[in-house]
Amino acid sequence: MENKVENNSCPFTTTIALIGGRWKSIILFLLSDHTRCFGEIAARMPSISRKVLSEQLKELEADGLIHREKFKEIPPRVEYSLTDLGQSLRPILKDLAIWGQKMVLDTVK
Amino acid sequence: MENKVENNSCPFTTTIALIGGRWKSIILFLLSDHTRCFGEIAARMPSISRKVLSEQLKELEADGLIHREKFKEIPPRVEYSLTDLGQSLRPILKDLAIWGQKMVLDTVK
DNA sequence: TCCATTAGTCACATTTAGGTTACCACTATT
DNA sequence: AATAGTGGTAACCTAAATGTGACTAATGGA
Repeated sequence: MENKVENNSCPFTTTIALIGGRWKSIILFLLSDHTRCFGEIAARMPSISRKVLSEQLKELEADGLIHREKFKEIPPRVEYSLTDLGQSLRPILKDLAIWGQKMVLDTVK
Repeated sequence: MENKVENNSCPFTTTIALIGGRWKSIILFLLSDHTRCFGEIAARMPSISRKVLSEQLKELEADGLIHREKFKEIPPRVEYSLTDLGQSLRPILKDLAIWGQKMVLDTVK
């Protein structure tokens, strides 16, 4: 949150800094109607490495978009979910997905 | 358009490939209610280099989001505008901007 | 003659994002 | 004593994105 937002006042730069990149929008979308643990997210995103997934989750948490809850169990379990701020992105994520879906369909035709 | 869309079927990957990155959403937004020439865009985006601006415009054109029209004048003039596909992004761009704007305001407070 | 102007390009350097592989802690189960 | 299962981390590497500064063509005007 801190650095990414404060040093600029362009709303696009701000938004893209928080949800841009190859993976963040997908992660947020996966969490948009379920709390999920690390392994579940990884299973639904076969092409992201665990390292990068871990990094992205950390950034999303630092930016206040997702919440991380670690349970003291063996084997360990960690649940990720959207914060209120993250929830506020849901309509935008949906529109991005719809737009992309149309592109895919039009291209195939 | 071609490569970026065809090799995957994830709508987020598609959309982010076309409008992600630090500059593309800003460029599209600047064109969303005006046709503008290269220098005008550059003037409104002081922190992008001319080289990168030129590259981004080429990609946006190749992806079918913007239209480029070169006039045979001296000094040369080139006008950029949104295509219909580009226009279809306007509501999304607006929402991204509004969301980012809120972030900036909340952070300053 | 020389400068200004527009819309770039070229060669090069640097920064950032993302990827690969191996490894760890902790406990239950076999 | 070895293995499985979860959620990671560390060291290292590559490719993509972005930046810098110099340069160009073509012509009108001082």
